[in-house]
Amino acid sequence: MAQFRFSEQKATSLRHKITEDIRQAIFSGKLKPGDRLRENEISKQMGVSRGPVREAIRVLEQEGLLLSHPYKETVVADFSKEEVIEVLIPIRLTLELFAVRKALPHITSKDIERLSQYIDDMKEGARRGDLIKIVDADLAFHEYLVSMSGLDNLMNIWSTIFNQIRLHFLVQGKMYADLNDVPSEHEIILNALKEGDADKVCRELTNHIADSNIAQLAKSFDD
Amino acid sequence: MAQFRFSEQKATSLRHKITEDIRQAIFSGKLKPGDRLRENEISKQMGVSRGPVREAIRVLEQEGLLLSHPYKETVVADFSKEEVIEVLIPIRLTLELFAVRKALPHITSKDIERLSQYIDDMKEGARRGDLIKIVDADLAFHEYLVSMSGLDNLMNIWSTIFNQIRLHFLVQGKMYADLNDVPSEHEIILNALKEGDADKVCRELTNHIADSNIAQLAKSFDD
DNA sequence: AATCATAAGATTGTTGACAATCTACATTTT
DNA sequence: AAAATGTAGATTGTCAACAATCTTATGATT
Repeated sequence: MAQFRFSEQKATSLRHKITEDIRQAIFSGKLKPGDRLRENEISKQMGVSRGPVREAIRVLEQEGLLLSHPYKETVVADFSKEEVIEVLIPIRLTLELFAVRKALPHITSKDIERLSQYIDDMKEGARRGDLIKIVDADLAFHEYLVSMSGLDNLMNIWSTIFNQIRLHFLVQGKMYADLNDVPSEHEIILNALKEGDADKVCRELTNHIADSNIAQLAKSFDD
Repeated sequence: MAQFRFSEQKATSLRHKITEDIRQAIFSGKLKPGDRLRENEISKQMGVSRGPVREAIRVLEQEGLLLSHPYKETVVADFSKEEVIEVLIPIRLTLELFAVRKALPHITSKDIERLSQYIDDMKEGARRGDLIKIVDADLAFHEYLVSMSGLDNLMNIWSTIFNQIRLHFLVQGKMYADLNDVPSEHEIILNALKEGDADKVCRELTNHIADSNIAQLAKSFDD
C-alpha cells in the first residue's frame, strides 16, 4: 500500500450525534417552533443518558435554535417575520457579500464547476417538483460560496444566521414563488462570478437574497 | 408600593456561574490562548462536579473562546492578527453600523445621557491611567450602542465577535496608542448621534473602529 | 366563584462512579 | 540510536441516582 492513504477518521462522540439528530429533527419539520424538548424523553428514545443530551441542548441553545431557562422547559425557537426581514436576512447578505469579495480573487475553475453542479441539481429538482432537492442545492450553493472565502469564523457565523432564517422559512411553508426561478437566479450570480466582476456579483447577490426572500415573506403579511 | 417594581429575579444555575467564571478568567488574562482547561481541575477548584463544567465548556466552545475535540484537550482559542483585521473587525463594524442605523430614529435623551456617562468614565480612566476602567467604558459604550437597536439577536452576534476581538487585543497587550484619544474619539461619535445624521455617525464609527484598531494592530507587525 | 395555600408529580440541575480514549513513558526490536 | 510496541496514568465521555425547582391539581378560605 505504498501510495494509498486512508481518509482521516474524525473521532466523534454521542453528544455530536445527538446534536446533529436534534438539529435534523428541527430542519425536517419533526420539531416545530414552540415544541417542547424533554431531556428524559429524548434520552430514552435515543437510548442514551441525559448527560450528552444536555450538552447537545447547550450547543443548540447557543446556535439560537433552542430556548432554555434554568429549571424551565426547553423549546424550539421561533423567529418573527420582522426579525427575519429586518435583521437576519440583512446580516446574512452582509456576510455573504463580504465572503464573496474575499473569495473572488482566488476563485478556480473547480469552484465554478462545483457551483454549476449545484445549479444542475436545482434544475433537476425543479423539473421533478422535488422541493427538498432544491432547498438542499440552494443551501449548498451559498454555503460553498461562503466557504470559498476560506474564513472558518465567517462560515460559522453565516451558518448560524442561515439556519435561523431557514427555520423561519420552513415553518412558513412557501419558500419559493416559482421553483423554476431558483436555478436561473443562481445562474446569474454564477455568470457574474465567471466574469470576475465583484461589484456585479454583489449587486446580483443582493437582488437574489434581499429582494426575492423579502418579497416572498412580505407577500404573506396576513398571518 | 403602588408604582414601585422590583427588578426581575433571573433564576440562575451553576453552569451559568461557571460559564461566567471561565469567561472572566479568560478576559482577565488568567487564562491565555493555548492554555489548557482540565475539567477535573476546574471542578475541584470550584467545588462542583464535572457536569456543569462540561456544559459551560460547550457554551464557550460555541462562542469561539474555547477549542475542543472529542477525547482531546480543551484549550483557550487564539485569533490571528490576520483574522482579526481581515474578518472580525470588518464584521464587527458591519454589525455596529447596522445597529446604529436601526437605533437612530428612536434614540432618546436618556440614551445620550448614558453614552455621555461612559465617556466621562473614559476621561477619568485616562486621567488616572486606569486602563481597565477605559476598556470597560469602551466596551460599555459600544455595547449600549448596539443594544439601542433593540435587536437581541444582533446583540448576541455582536457580543460573540467583540469578545473574540477583545481576546486578541488582550493578548497583544497594547490596546490603545494614546489613552487620551479614547474619550475624544467617542465624543465625535456621540455628537454625530446628537445631530441625528446617520451617514455621519456611520462615517465616524468606521473611522473609529476600522482605522484606529487596525492601525494599532498593523503597527506591531513584527511579531 | 375567585383567591390562596398545599402537596404530588414531573422536569431540570447536580453529583460521583464507571467506561472509553488518549498521552507519555518505558520496553523491545531492528 | 531510531523506530515500533506495549503498558500505566491521566483525561474525557457516559451513565444512573439523587437534589432542587417548577407545575399542576386539589382543597381550603374569603
